[in-house]
Amino acid sequence: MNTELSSVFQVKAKHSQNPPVEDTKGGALRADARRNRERLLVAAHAVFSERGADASLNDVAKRAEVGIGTLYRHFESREALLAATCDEHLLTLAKKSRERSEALPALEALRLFLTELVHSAGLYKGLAASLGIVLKNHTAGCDATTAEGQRLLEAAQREGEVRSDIRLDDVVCMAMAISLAAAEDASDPKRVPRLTGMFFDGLRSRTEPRGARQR
Amino acid sequence: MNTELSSVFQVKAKHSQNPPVEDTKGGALRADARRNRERLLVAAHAVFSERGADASLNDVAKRAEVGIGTLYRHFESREALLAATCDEHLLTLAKKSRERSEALPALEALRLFLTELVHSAGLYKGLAASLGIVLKNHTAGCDATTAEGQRLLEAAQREGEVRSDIRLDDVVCMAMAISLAAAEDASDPKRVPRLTGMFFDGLRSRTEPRGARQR
DNA sequence: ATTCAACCGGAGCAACCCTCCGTTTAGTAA
DNA sequence: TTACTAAACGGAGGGTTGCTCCGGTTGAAT
Repeated sequence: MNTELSSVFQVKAKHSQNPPVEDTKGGALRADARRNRERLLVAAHAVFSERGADASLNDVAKRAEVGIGTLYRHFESREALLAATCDEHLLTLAKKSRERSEALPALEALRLFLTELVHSAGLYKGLAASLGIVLKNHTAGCDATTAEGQRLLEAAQREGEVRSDIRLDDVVCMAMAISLAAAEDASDPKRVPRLTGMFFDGLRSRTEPRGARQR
Repeated sequence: MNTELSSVFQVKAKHSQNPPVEDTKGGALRADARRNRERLLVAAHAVFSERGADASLNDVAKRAEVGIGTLYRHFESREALLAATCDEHLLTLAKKSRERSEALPALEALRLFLTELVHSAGLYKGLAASLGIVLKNHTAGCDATTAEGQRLLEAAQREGEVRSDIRLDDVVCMAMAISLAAAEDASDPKRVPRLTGMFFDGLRSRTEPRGARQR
């Protein structure tokens, strides 16, 4: 029936059986389980790449040569699968950001972070729409990028470069919007940088930053 | 199969039969057709209100006590139905905006327009995700709000208050993002005004507006 | 070798979308 | 009134997808 929920954002509360599977955590998986999990990730990446983030999960299972039940046992929702599939990507995103941020002004580091987040949202067609939920899965990559984003945001705020009332969610929301817009109309290649710049300016404090020097 | 398309934004290219039905245009409809169309609109509003914008269209037809075929004959897609359902709302939105804009600075008028657009995107749960497509349906209301938005945007740009490279689509995209974010996490009631303010600041020129007086 | 918890697989049910086409009806002309 | 036809109706049905359930299989520990 499903009389409520429907927004792109909502997390569906389903699944009740199935022993936890440990998944993300240590190597407590049986050999066959681990093998299947890996096949699923590879297949998911392939299918999502060519059909978009809302491709049929049956297709993913088929491509992995695994039963659909196995898929759902390992990943309790499409978003969880997406998160796992993007995990590596997000992990390196966070790492790279952390590295370069040492030699960069806080504001610039944050801008680059946003830019890459936008880019990541376009990894699979249609991924942008669920980026918010995906990032909330506590995967290594998701947690890392979330933490990194939070760190950069706070740094920029501490320096007075960014409004103090902004939350990380707001930044993610911006990334989603930009990526969504880009997907809507790919005919204008300058749209992404334009929107990125525009939204980013919205973040900035309207008062002088701590270090003076404002346009 | 459907090997491509999937983004929330994409318009599905379907339907080929069915005489045009005139729908939007003058009273060329047969009496029973007009009656059914009206019932469908009422039913759609009810169903969308309680189940969200992605409720089952079968339910809509059922509630209207009409065959599903009749629904599709009158509205060739979910978005078309949504557009028709919101038509009145959008029409008065445009009209009110036009009226009050005469006594307001261009920038302020645009800000109010954006605020109301955000609000409209929340009319039905999940509507925000398709607001972009919906507005592209050439309904009286959609055309009116689009025109009004364009008018306000250009006015603000002419006065040098808003970046000249912004397009109306960008503004709509902002509205979607904000409304989406609001739906994601309703626990923070100040989020909408915060995001609106933030995004709106992004629109603004960084150079002095024509009439001097900045900030 | 035995045992059993963990794991697998896919049949199957429930929804949904959208089309197709036989039937009904509104409106009109005779 | 009647007869006629284009317009409109309705819903069965084919095609997808999501997700669950449970009988069977297997890894690995003893």
